[in-house]
Amino acid sequence: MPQTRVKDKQGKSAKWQARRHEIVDASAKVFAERGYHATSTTELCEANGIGKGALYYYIGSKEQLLAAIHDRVMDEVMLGADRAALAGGTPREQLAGLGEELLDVIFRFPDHVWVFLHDFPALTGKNAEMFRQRRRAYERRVESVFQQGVESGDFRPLDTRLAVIAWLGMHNYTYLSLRAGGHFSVKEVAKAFADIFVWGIATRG
Amino acid sequence: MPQTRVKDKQGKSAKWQARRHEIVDASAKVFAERGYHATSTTELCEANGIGKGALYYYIGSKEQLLAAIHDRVMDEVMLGADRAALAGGTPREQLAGLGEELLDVIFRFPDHVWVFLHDFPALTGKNAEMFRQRRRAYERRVESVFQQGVESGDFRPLDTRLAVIAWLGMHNYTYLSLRAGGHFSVKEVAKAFADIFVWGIATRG
DNA sequence: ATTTTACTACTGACTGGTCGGTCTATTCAA
DNA sequence: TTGAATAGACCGACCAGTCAGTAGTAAAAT
Repeated sequence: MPQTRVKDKQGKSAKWQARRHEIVDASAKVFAERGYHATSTTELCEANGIGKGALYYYIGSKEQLLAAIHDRVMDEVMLGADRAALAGGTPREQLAGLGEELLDVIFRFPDHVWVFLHDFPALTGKNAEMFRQRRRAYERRVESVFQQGVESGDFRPLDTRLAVIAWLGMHNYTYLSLRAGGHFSVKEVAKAFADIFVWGIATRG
Repeated sequence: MPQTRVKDKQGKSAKWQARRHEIVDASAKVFAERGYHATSTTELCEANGIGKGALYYYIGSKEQLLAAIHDRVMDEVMLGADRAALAGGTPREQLAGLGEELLDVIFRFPDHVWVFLHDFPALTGKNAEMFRQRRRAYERRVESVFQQGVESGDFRPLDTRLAVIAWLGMHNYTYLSLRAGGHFSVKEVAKAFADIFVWGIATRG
C-alpha cells in the first residue's frame, strides 16, 4: 500500500481534487454568464485552457459539474448558518446573523449562486433529490428561528412559512441586483434588510 | 383594396393573432417545465399539435417566442401598476396595492412569470434592450412610492434603492414556492407581505 | 353558376451545424 | 516502466430553422 501518492476514498489524489476545484470555479463563471444549457463543453474547455479529455477526466459529466457548483453553494450556506447559530443571541439577533451570513455567501460566490438559483432545474435524479433535501434543510433552520421568536414573544404571531418565503426572497434575490465591490457592502445590505424585516419601514407612532 | 379580410399593421388577421396567442401561452408552459434552452422546437410542435412550418408561421423564431412571453408578463405587470396608481391612497396603501397586483400576476401567469424570471438572459439585441427598459421603468415606479413615503414622513428615512430590491425580491421570489390553488390566496400573501414590510415582525413595545 | 385566381394555413422531409461524451494515442513525472 | 494527465479526432443524436409543396377557401372573373 503506497504512502507517497495519497488518495481519498474516491481514489483521487489531493492534487486532482485541487485541479477539479479550480475547474469547477472557472466553469461556474462561464455558466453564470451564458447559462448552463447554452454553454457547450467546448467553451468550458477553452475557459479552462484544456482539451475534452482533461475536462472529462475531472468533471465526469456536465451535470456532475453542475451538481458540484450546487454543492459548493450549499456547503457555504450551511457553514454560515452554523456560524450564526453558534453566535447565539435573541431571535432578532439570530435572524440578523443568518441574513448577513447568507448575503455574505451571495457576495463571495456570485457566479456559483447565479448558477444555483438559475439552473437547478437541470439537475436530474439523485442530484436533484440531494439538492432539494439540502435546500429544504436550510429553510427549516430559518423557519425554526421564526418559530422560536413567535414562541418567545419577540415576534408577533405570524405564518412562519410565509415569513420564510418573504425572508428568503428578499435576500436571495439580491444576486440579480447587487455585486461585491458595488455601491453597497454586505454589512450595509444586511443591516438595511434586517431593519426592514424586523421593524418595518413605517415611522413609529 | 379588400375590406373583408381585416389585417393589422403587421399584415396579420385577428384570427392569426388569436392563434399565435394560444401558441405563446402553451409554449410558456413547456418552457416553464423544461427550460428555454432545454426545450426543442420539435417539443413545442408536439405541445401545440402542429408541424414545424405552422410553428414558425406564427412565432418567427424561438427567441421571438421568448420575447412574446416576456411582453405578456410586462404588459400585465404594468397594467397592475396602473390600477394601483389609479386607486390612490397613502404611500402605505399604494405599496400594499402594488404588492397585491404584482402577486396577482404571478398567481395568474405562473408559467409566463417563471420563464420571465429564469430565461431573460437568453434574450439578445433589441429584445434584451426592450426587456431591460421595461423592467427598469417598473422599478422606477415602485421606487417613487418609497420616495413619496419618505418625503411625506409615512416611511422612515431609508435607502430607497435597497428598499426596492428588498420589496421586489420578497414578492417576485414567490414564483418558486407559491402556486395558485395552493395553501395561500393572493390576498393572504399580499396582506402578510405588506404587514411585514410596513410594520416589521417585531412585537410593539 | 361556375371557373379561375389568390392567399391563408399548414406539412414534414431536409440542411448545415452543434451537442455531450468517448476513445486512442501520447506525453511526462516518479 | 508504470500510471496520471492530456489532446483532439471522432461518434451518433439532436438542434433551429428552411423549403417545396398542398389542401381549403374566399374573392374575382367569366
